[in-house]
Amino acid sequence: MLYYKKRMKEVKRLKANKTWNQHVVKVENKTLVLEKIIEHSPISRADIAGITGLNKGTVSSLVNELIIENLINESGPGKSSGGRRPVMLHFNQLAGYSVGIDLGVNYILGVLTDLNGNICVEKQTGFTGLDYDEILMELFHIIDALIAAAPKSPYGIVGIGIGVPGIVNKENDILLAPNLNWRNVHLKPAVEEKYGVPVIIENEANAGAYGEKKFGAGKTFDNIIYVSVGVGIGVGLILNGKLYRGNNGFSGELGHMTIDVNGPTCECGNRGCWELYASEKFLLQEARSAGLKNGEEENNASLQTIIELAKTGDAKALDVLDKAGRYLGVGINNIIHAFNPDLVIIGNRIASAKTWLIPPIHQWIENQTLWFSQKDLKISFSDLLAYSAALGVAAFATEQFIKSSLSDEASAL
Amino acid sequence: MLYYKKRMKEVKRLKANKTWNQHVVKVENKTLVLEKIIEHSPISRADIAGITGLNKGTVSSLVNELIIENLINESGPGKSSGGRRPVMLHFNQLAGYSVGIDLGVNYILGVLTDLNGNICVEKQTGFTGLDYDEILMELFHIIDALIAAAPKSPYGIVGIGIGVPGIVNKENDILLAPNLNWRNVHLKPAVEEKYGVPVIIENEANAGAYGEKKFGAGKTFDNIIYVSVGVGIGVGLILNGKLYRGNNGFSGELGHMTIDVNGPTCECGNRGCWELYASEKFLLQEARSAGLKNGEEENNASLQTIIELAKTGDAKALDVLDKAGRYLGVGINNIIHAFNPDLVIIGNRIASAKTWLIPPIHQWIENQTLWFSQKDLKISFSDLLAYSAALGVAAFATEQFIKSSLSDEASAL
DNA sequence: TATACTTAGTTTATTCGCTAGACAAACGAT
DNA sequence: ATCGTTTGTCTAGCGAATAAACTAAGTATA
Repeated sequence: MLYYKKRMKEVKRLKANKTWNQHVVKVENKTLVLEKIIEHSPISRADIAGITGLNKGTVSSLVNELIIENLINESGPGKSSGGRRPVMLHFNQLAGYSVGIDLGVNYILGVLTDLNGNICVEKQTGFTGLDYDEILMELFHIIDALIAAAPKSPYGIVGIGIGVPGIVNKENDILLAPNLNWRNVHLKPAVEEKYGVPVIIENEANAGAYGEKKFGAGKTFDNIIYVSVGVGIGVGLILNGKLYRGNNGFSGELGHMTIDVNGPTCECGNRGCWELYASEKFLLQEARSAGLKNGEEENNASLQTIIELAKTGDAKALDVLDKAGRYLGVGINNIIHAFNPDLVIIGNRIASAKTWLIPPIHQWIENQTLWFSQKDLKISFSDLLAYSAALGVAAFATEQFIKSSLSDEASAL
Repeated sequence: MLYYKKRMKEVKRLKANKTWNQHVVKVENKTLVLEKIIEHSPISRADIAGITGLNKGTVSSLVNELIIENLINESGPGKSSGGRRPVMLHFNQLAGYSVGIDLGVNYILGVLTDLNGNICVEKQTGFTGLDYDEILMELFHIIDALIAAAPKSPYGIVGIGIGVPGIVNKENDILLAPNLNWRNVHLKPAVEEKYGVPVIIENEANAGAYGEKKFGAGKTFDNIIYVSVGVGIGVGLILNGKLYRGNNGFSGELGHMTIDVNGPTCECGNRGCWELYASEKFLLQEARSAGLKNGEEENNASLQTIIELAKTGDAKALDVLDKAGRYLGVGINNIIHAFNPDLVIIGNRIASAKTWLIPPIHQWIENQTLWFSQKDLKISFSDLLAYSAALGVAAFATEQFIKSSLSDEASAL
């Protein structure tokens, strides 16, 4: 008896398997059909059948379900290619809306996007020296405003994503956000309770990486490294087309990668950390010791100041930027050797100094990186500007909604 | 007309999709059943149904097919747990054999394994200064001997895997093996033609990583970094349970990661590369400049010499090893911050100096690595000794055989 | 020893989703 | 006006999984 109970317990523990049956076949095929519609919209049923290899009848029935579920629309007939004119299908990007929040060290940027990631509304606010509760208030204000501004739609707000500058574990707890002075903060349940929709908390660099993959320069690539250079440096990893989080969600902490074993000690206890040489922190410090006149005291302004000076051709400013660029190159070189990515994207605040950083970075990589690793490699700056992270978390929310929408039995409204 | 042709071409290009139907359901479920048998052997049909969630009848029919295909066996009845005694099922690990080759800089190690990765026969040879054709001869000798020694089995030799100390792209071409002086070598077709079985060429570190994942310390983990420290340093990455190869198969070239921007120039053109500080190369160089008496000239012997000296308590030898250990720690610290792995395994030749390397490595990590990244993290040395890579490539071959065996229609003998 | 209860494995009927192929609708070309 | 083409729907049939009945072979208990 005891033996049996023990075994059943063991059996139960192992029962986390996905078993394959017709139901999952249907869900997968429906997902495939929807993906093709999103990707090639407008497209006909016949073409979907051609592309996917599914039978025409199967496509027809799946498409009809998707129409009932309000996820796609039929528009008028398309052009004939020698026979009956096809009925064109479109993804119904207005079936619902996602909220994406980039919660920065001294700002909150919020966007409302449709299901295709188009920004419909945008709200921003700045702050300094607020504690957790006060920031939460600001956050709720932004979200309230975005939700209020959302057009009427079948599904309404489908989810909220929040990117934060800190370490987030797999349970969406914020373990540490040094620059916000947060430790072990449970933001997700707080927001989820207030708004009653799924909430996703993600590290800012991870969110940015995903944003770039979905909407930016990385659309066609599967191995993308997003280097977020702000006050510190964080890295988001898209490997094999998926966000890689590591064992506990702490991957990409490359700001604390040693690039100089004999270098100065970092706050983290380690020596010669990359972010001591290539972050905004470094730029400001170098600027100060180079005696660059930087009008204000506030951080945000002074990165701007360096850029302004560089625009006028100030030698010292140019020198500081060149140095930072070279050091960025050092770390990126390491990243390339580790990951052999298709694409490295540099984003966040530093991107505004792009003009002066590109030459030293490229020069370093060309000289220092193994030739074969440079094959098929692109290095670029973010073209989503400041929106990478906000769009990324919004996309997470959207994706989760669509996934659950397709796999639920009770999917019809 | 032209328009249509153009479109059909486009359609064909996109038709690389896996379409979901009953057939794949069956293949997946059959794979699942076989996996559980391999994992929990001996196990009854009833327990498989319990673990997988599949229906008893489904399991019965899949099991019967597997028996016909010679992939599993029935043994006598097991212990009753209050009712009819179950018929126990076993994986038929002797249904075929794989050849695994570790092709080193100055040696070839070959193993013949059963389908469970147990080593049945082992052959080894050493050489120096041979060119490609001569090495190929040696290789064929080893493979011939292993195949000749293989017991009779239903499937015979199911595949050959070869691990090489160089850069291998996704098409199994060896682009560069600096220490063998190979460049753009097409080993796979040569071996495949001679033996008429599937051949897999893989980078030695990748192979080692996979070997450790399947048979070594990494069995229960999904994110494993295998650091192969020999003459140089190569790293194999198991991420999300799968080998990560990067865009072109060049991932893990971390021997050329900069850990000292102001350090000496490496052969590769970069500065302060990790392998200048922590490889066998470094050990020997340090030993020389420390005036360590090292009897012979040959590489292999002199690492041994340092170890022998360390055993006698020689202060200089201990100092050299301690230094190497610290530098190993520097690189591993970077790896941890990048990947947040469950497990870091240090393997290849350096593993024989394990005793003296463990303390400095652990000390460095404890002091320099962010606290949260140390959570759930294990660092250990290979316990497969010199077999990691050979077992890994053999396992690749085995896995490919089983996969094709399950998905083929004509699977019955 | 006889009976009831348990567990293992097989068999049968049913369900579900996909496919093939027939068919109708809509269009272009001659 | 007719023929061939393309789009989309409909129907029959098939393959695989499931549920549940059933057979087989044990244990537990009175």
